[in-house]
Amino acid sequence: MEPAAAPSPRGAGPHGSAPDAVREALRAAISSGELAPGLQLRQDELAARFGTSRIPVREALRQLEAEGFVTFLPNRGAVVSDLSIDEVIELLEIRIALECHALRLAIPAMGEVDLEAATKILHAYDAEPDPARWGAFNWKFHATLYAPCNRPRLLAMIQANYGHVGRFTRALVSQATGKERPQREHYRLLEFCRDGEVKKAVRLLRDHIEETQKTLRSAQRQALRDAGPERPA
Amino acid sequence: MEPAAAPSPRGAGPHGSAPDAVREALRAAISSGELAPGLQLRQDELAARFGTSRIPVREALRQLEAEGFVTFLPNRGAVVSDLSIDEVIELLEIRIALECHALRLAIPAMGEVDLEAATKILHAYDAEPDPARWGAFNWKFHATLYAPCNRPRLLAMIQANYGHVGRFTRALVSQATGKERPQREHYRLLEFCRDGEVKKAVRLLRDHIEETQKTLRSAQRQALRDAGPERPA
DNA sequence: CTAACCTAGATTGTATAAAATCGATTGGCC
DNA sequence: GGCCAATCGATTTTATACAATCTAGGTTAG
Repeated sequence: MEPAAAPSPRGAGPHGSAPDAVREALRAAISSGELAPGLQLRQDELAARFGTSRIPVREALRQLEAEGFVTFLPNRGAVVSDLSIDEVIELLEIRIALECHALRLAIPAMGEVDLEAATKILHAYDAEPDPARWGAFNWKFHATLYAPCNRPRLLAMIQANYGHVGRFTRALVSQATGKERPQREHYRLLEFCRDGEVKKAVRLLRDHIEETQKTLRSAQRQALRDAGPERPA
Repeated sequence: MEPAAAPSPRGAGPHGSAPDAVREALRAAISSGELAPGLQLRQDELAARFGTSRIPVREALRQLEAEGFVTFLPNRGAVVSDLSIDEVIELLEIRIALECHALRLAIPAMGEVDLEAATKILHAYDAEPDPARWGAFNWKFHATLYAPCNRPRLLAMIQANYGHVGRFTRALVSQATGKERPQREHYRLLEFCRDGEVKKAVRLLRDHIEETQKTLRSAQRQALRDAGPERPA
């Protein structure tokens, strides 16, 4: 991605104030995996990158710290947060609780417009060959399903959860699972929504997310198997 | 209010770095209701209060913004966040999802030590006459129940939820509901946990939280009734 | 040849100070 | 007397500069 923003002679960036712009850009870069976990974020460099002083950068980093995207080491600055596999699995467990709840509330409130929008997203998903973009379609589909529940805070929490989990699951899931099976489940899920089958839809959604957990767990075992022989004692 | 903290000649405060200390103190003051919603937090005042410059204050405020405790108005600084009653009810709905999940996981993992700790808290709760401190006991009891689930991120989310909701429900619930009924439910909940009655415990917990929602809704109706006549047209 | 120490460089954390912005008050005008 | 406009004041926002801390490389003693 183009590293340098426009010089931006005076505030009034596309997002408003300077720290907000830095925060949005960094969050996007971290969520997408462009900035690897453990990477240290040097303030001078970011300040130069965005054409501001270090103070807006520091404020943006503090916000991202509160959101869990970066970690401040004492007197060593900020690094991109790293999560253990166990933590990611826990976040997926939380996702199950939040999204099943959202879906339960959303289904009775869905209209034909919502179902049609979701269908279009699935068709676009089908037509996308680049695995790097599957994550975005997956998010858009799920977000469209939950939106009718009309719970702003809940939807915000779900979105934050995606931002945290995505960068660890994206690569793994696309190559381990492919898109055939998730898509089949997506279409079934949509059918259940159309028919008002709340219980079946929720159960399918839970299984759908648990599948990701299983993929992670087997990847973990595989990693242990690969690394084990290298460290005998 | 004691205006000045100790001069604190050089860093090394009790919490570590300067922004952390400011953040903790402000969060506690906001959660406890000491700082009312809508109050604007002037940076130089806080800087003087904590004996630092305004930069650590700004960083602390930005973290609190990300946590949802303060809101930045463009070029007007930070104010203590205000939540509508609908938002608080939504947060309580989320609380139901998170805590029922935590409880379900915690009950099978509970030992005698956990049950005894919870019992002691309830007894101390019984002996406490000051309604201002009931909230703390309530939190300690629930936290003790959920702790055995061994899910750090989930517990952190539950705690954050308490921090947000508490300041709006504390006063209302203590005077509307008293502590007799909640305590009765607490003891029953504890019994269900001891007996491993997961389903019954979860249902009771849900009802317990929904009771708070109902109290809020009736308070809302009451407020509308009181304010209505004043604004005929 | 190894290991510990010490110096140099770089990076973060904080304070001070200037620039931009917004709200309020006061003066003028209709 | 009421309303609009411009200036004043206060506050946030950002930039510059300094002090403290940590990492890395080289040097010297063992």
